[in-house]
Amino acid sequence: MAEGAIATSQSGESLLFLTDEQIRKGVEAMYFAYRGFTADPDRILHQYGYGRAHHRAIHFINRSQGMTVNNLLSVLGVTKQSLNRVLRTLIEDGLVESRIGKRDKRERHLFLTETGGKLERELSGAQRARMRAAYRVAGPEAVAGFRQVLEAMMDPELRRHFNTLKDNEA
Amino acid sequence: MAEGAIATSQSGESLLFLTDEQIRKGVEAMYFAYRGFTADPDRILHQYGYGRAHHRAIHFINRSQGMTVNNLLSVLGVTKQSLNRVLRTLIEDGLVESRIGKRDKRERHLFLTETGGKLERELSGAQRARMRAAYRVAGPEAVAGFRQVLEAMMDPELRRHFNTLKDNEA
DNA sequence: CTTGGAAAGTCAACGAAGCTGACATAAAAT
DNA sequence: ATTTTATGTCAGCTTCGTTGACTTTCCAAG
Repeated sequence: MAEGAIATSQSGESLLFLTDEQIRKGVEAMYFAYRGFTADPDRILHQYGYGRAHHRAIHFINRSQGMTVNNLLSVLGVTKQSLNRVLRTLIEDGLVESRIGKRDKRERHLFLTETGGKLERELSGAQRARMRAAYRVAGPEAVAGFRQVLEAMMDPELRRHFNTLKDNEA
Repeated sequence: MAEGAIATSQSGESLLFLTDEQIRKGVEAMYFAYRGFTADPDRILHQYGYGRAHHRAIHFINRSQGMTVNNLLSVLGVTKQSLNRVLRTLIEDGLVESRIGKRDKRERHLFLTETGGKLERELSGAQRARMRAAYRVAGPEAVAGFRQVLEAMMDPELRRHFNTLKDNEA
């Protein structure tokens, strides 16, 4: 259990960052930071009567316009019943458009409408503002480290999704 | 909105890490990493019929044995009714002990029992294992950056709580 | 000593967002 | 023609958050 207790490698190099105490602080930092991370969008969403689930759907639909329901399902890792409830309200409210596939007519391709795009920009604007502020404070090298640790922490399947999104970069 | 678009400072230094695209990837990394972060404890908790809320209570009670309910409430940022439901089951199941305060008998001081401590070690063991693995892969400098960005991302009040916990170090 | 207010607990009701299971439909694939 | 896939929907359940109302206990100030 207390694997990092000795915290010294064979080469004598200090491994203080692998101490149980250090790791525990990392865990707590992750917990508190995530609450900050979601705080701003949550406030905005609440004004519109939406929740975090709507944000996630909006985010990924915006990220990959035209993605199918199944696609979104596997990125989000929820059941179709759960996603459907969210998606239905977004479609009813005119934020998301669901177009029947041309090649495969069973598929529905999801797009943000003008209104949907507006909300997306409002949400991601707030979230990015906080992230940008944190990045600025911490500096480029810290950001690189931040990203490295986060990637290493993901489940392999989620990392796959993450990297697929990365490939979408222009 | 697209504040980082130009991504060049007055000094000509590249600020690529502040690009909207970079920030967005940070947001997504945070989202996917947090899912990994909670995955292992969630599996264990489910076996015992508990949820994430129980984990949080157990974690912070362990971290500061003897803390009051009000204290825990303000760290967790939930309502007492919500916490009470969780706490009641933990007390009923013999994982947590609630002792009436000596100085102020209105206060309840919370402690993990032997059984509670066992579950705490099982949960944090799993969570720390993942965190440790990620730390090892990323290396000490990345870890330092990781922590810097996370701290900068917290709400001031949460950062206060985080730092208070830090002060508890031996 | 009495009274006001803080700390804690309880009951009820509700909402968001997960889940499972069962079933329907259309279209693609075999 | 049959099976599989993609999607949607209904019903019901669970966790965990919320608000509001109320009680009990107890400290502390008047």
